[in-house]
Amino acid sequence: MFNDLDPLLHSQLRLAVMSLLISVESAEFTFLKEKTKSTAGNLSVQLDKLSEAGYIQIVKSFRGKKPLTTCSITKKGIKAFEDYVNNLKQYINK
Amino acid sequence: MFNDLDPLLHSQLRLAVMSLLISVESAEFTFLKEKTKSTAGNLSVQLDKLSEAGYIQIVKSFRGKKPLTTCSITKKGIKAFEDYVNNLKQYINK
DNA sequence: TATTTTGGTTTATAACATAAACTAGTTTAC
DNA sequence: GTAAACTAGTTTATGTTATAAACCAAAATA
Repeated sequence: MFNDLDPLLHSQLRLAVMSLLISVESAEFTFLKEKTKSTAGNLSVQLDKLSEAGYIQIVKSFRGKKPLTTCSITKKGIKAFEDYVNNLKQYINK
Repeated sequence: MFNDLDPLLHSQLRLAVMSLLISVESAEFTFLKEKTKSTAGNLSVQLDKLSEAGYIQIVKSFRGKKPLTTCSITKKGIKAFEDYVNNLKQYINK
């Protein structure tokens, strides 16, 4: 009846990040921060978790002299997101 | 872009309970426990939270000599659930 | 009458989300 | 050129949450 919801995705901020990443090739930290209206600290922590789960890839580089953090969703992440959405439907489609 | 998700509903067990209650007139504690496969303790706590938020009504009575806890969703609960579902769609409909 | 079961509640703990504080360097204003 | 403010984050601390474990009272069962 109710499949478990991946706890890694069942978090407002991480879900918003995945939602953004699924429709773009990659996104910068500041872009994600703006779109999700999160604090940098919170975003940093949640990106790490998604990265450690293998759901996203994080590449650190420099743009000019400033640090640049770029994120992209992985195949595993896409699969996890799709599964999450499918499972969620059991809960919200009365 | 991303509306906040009601934290009271953004919980697997509470969401499952609301999902069940929205399509029935009322449901017993044991029914909810079975359907959600939760432990009694966890369910008890989460029902209290939904009740305190005014999302459900809890009526305690006896069936024969045994205690009976019956739950039903309130208008406020229906509204909250519908809002939650609508907001959630922003996250999952890329 | 001892044990198990029912129908829960209360309490303790571990995980989580978040904000606040901090770091390291860059740009701007004086 | 140096102080102040800004950028782009990370780390740490704290409060909240979810969950399991322990508990309770009564009833049913062996």
